[in-house]
Amino acid sequence: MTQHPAPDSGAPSLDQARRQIARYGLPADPQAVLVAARLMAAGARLGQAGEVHFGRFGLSTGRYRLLADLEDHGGEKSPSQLAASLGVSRATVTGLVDGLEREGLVARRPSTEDGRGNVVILTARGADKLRDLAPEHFARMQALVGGLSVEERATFLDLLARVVAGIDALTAD
Amino acid sequence: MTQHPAPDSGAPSLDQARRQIARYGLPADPQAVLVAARLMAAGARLGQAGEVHFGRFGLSTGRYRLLADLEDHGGEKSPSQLAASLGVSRATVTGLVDGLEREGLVARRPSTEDGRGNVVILTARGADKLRDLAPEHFARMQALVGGLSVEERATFLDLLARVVAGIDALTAD
DNA sequence: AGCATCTGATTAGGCGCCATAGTACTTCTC
DNA sequence: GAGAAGTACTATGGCGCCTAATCAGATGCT
Repeated sequence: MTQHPAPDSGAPSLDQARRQIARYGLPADPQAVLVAARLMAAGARLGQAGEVHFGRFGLSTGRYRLLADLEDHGGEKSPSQLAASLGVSRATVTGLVDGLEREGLVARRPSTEDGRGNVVILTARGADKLRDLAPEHFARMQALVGGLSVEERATFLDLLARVVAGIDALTAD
Repeated sequence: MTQHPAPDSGAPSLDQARRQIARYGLPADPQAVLVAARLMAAGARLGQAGEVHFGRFGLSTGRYRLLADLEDHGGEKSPSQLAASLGVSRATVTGLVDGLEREGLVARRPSTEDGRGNVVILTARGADKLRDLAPEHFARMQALVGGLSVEERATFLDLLARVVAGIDALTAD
């Protein structure tokens, strides 16, 4: 087995935030910085956990998202459309489709409308895969937020959306 | 006409969640699943944004975290300790230190206490780097959660912590 | 028709995160 | 002193994502 990281490794403390801010005499609010840092740490942990979760089914986060998006659109979509709805580049979609095609979960067919285009279709095996993993997948997804009540989840959803809107602040300019 | 032309790529909708659950007649709560899915999408976006943010200073998320952790411990720490407090493997720390050492932000010294061990130290250049990026870094971190009031941030912090506790549910077993 | 251009998809290469497995070496313990 | 355990590094590999360059079909303009 691998060594399991210490209990709460990676999660910064309020004191750490305070110290860092104080060190340079900055006008930042420690609480705000703490929330932001915790959020980023949580995001990282979540990303890794997601990879583990999907790895259980022989998939990855990106591959699952592509598969699910395909299923949600009648099992047929062009790479460009996939790139747009997944929010990644077309090159990334090519890579994801390559992997999924290798495992027979998806197939490429020439587009009937556009000679240079493709259509990615969900194969029977791909649909089976989604059906098989669905019970466990959704149960675990639900368990992830199981520590919150319905009202709390609604609140969380709202706050999260507003934070997501603030992501631009990290990237802007 | 339909309401969502889907400009917000990557963020799943409640309808999608409902459809996916209904498709297999599962007992999952769409709202819970939606919150979980949004959370994971947010985590992914945050991770990328963080990489962009730190890239601005010629760093990456992992490298910054290592540097900051070092600074917070008097500028000296062993790779094993770093691995533990960052929550990554020792091999990963080796890689991060390699990169930072190449840029002169950090240096390796043989441990005086343990002949087989190293100590990673923060160089003057490394300390300068941290000081230089601090104002912008903290300002942006604060801006990230700027859309929330102080009370909301406190609430968010609490809810986030409880969700983080639920991450194990994704990985467990 | 002929040529420029736009668009779809892919390739090549890069960087990021991380993990495992194996090796070398030191230290500690019996 | 011999073996166990710990430290660190190397090598390899996976995944995610990106940009830039390329090829091929579609379209538009004259």
